[in-house]
Amino acid sequence: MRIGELAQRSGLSIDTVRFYEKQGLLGAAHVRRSENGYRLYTTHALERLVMIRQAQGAGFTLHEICALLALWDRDALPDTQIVAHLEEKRQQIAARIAELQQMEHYLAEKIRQYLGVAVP
Amino acid sequence: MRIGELAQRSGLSIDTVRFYEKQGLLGAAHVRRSENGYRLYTTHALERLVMIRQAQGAGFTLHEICALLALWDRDALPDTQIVAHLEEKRQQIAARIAELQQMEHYLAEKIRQYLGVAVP
DNA sequence: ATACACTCTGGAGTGCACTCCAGAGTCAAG
DNA sequence: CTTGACTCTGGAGTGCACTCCAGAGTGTAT
Repeated sequence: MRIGELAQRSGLSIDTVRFYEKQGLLGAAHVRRSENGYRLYTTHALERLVMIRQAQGAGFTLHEICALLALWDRDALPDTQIVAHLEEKRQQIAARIAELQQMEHYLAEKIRQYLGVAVP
Repeated sequence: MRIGELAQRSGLSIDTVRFYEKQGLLGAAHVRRSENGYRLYTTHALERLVMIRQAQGAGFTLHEICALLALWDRDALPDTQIVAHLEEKRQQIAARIAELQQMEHYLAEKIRQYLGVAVP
């Protein structure tokens, strides 16, 4: 598919897709060029964009995501360092989840407090 | 306490604390001035900084946090609109938690896959 | 008295993640 | 064969959240 469709389907803007490519988040495995120079994407690219968004939501910078995806793409020998790296990221995410749950708890409590007054 | 201690205790920089005040995140309830013009903070200010950090981690902008804290501070009549607003934020957080859990799942799966090869 | 750590203000600068733009080429439809 | 929707490039601009700075004042220790 061309960039317009990919943008449409991923919910990103065309500019953002091109920007991500410049940042090295999409590579040869995801995009090639047609004769006229247009970018052509595989559906694999769409999946990757979803992952990038999720990782961003998890609080990672594009730079970090770039490194993370580089590890991700390696289907080669499972280096213990790589596993350690992934595990570290996983723990960061777990920590953020805990924070968010705390935050949700705060809000739920505040809401309950209000409702408790309004509807005893 | 003065700004240096607050910064130290909250883990933020002095500049950031002043910046937050400029943005309206800290008000009269949290900071007053001594005779010489130095800012003096209550411990309440420290709690607020922690909340701000958590809300930021939850993906809210400072602008949103500002609005959220304004609601938070209201101990007055529990307006249904306010409750609705808080509930909306709570749902946003819940959604982000779900995303993060998905992300963690991805990573855990990838790690398991590696380890499965290395240590069957 | 002076050295030193702390604080103040207003304003400029930084890094990130986009977002927009001009000017040019591509291509299917009428 | 032109109109209109799409694409390309390089570069400039934007908004957010800080971060740094100069120049000035304050307060304690020696």
